[in-house]
Amino acid sequence: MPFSLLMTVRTRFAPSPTGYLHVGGVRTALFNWLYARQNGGSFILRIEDTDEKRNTPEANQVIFDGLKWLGLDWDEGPDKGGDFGPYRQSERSDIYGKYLARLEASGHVYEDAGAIRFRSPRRPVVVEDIVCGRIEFDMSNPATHPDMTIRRPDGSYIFHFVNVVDDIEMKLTHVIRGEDHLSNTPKHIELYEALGEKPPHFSHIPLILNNEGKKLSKRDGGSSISYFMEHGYAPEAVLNYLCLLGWSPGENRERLTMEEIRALFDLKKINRRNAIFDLDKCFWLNGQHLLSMSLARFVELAKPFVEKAGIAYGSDEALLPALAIVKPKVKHLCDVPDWIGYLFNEDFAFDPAAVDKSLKKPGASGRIEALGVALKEVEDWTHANVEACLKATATTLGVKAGELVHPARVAVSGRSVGPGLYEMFEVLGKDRTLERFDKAKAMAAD
RNA sequence: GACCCUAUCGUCCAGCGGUUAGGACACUGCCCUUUCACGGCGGUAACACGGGUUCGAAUCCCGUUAGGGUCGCCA
Repeated sequence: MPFSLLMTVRTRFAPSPTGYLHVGGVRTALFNWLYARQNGGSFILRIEDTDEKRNTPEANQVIFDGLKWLGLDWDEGPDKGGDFGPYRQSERSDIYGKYLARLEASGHVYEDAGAIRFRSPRRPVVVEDIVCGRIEFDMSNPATHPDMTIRRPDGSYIFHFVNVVDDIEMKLTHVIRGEDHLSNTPKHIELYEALGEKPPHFSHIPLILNNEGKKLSKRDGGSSISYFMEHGYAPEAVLNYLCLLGWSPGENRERLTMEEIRALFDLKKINRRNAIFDLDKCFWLNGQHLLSMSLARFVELAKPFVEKAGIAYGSDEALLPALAIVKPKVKHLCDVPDWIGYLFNEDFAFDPAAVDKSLKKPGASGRIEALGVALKEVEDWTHANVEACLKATATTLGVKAGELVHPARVAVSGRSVGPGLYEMFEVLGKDRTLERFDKAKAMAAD
């Protein structure tokens, strides 16, 4: 094997199938993925399901679906295999048995009430961490650092042991994980040393906290990646937000594409402070991404929401212009159906408040009538032409453009808020616009 | 309780011995505008505290306080 291959970076994401994918876990996965991709290495997905009751197909699927949605692709894993599988801890018992035998042979373990414990060497352990620096742990006090159990009486193995064994077996070079594991690391290093193995490079990244400063938990809004999937966040926006927690590209840059993140991210520049998750800012960043992404990308992300809402948009040819005019306005993709629904449905609902405010205004009927008559003469139905027509009509009637714009907006959309009026006219087409004017007149005040 | 980590606007991130302490979210004033957004120009708002070191400290050191993490036959 060439020397360079021995040095190839290998990182992993090792979630436990709990039935939901935590944003903290996602950020850990992202940092591991970035480091592997930046160094031409491999990113491995390993499922830590030694706790039998958590091991369900559904819980596994949540992890796969979440990572796929985010675009964090893995090179080896339960679903695609690899040279160091199986990639589910529940299927690796024989491997753990071999490593346990090694510890037994070297006298590092002992039995205690049916369980097997690792005898700590009781020597100071130094953790050289890429993010945290050099930290020395005093392991001499058994009261505060008891010998860890590595196998239960029922024969199942404990996290610390399987985690280390797998990291050795899977030839991981870098372990990037949450800082909650920093205090566990000396124990892991003791295991590596007892096994005669070289520990990987460790990087402990700061934790993500909720708005009360506590560890983000299931109850907290936005703590599960499914929240972002359901609300229509762009995955690149979520990843962008997450990478900004504890890291910055400098120059006050915030909105970054994945390409930029891949180019700029630097493990060594991660700070050490825990960060509070700010859903408001993530929301803002999502809007920024929706605004700046290509229409093709927007369509790709929005279409599933449109389909799910059952909007009869007909063809892509009809859908695209509608999506194009709402793209600069929408902040959540799940709002797209509401923003475009009335463009594809002649029985759209009228917002009573909007009707009262614009259509019930004295003279509204006459103004809509006049605008309809004028628009009828517009031959080339473009944004520019309908705008010119409306403004000319306003001048003729001696009213401000707004006096026509507002009732017209309600007439064609049923609401007072929406995309640009002329864009809506253009998307609806001349005939449908004028038909809607006729209907609205019936509701309007004289 | 022991051990480990952390400490700049409400929040996130800059700063790394000399700055009017910067940017973003949120809040807010004005402008732009057909609505809502977007955008532009402003505003409110921070170096936890106390000692050192230094000509000079948000930046370095120590302590205090506060917060977080770990100390499982959870992962």
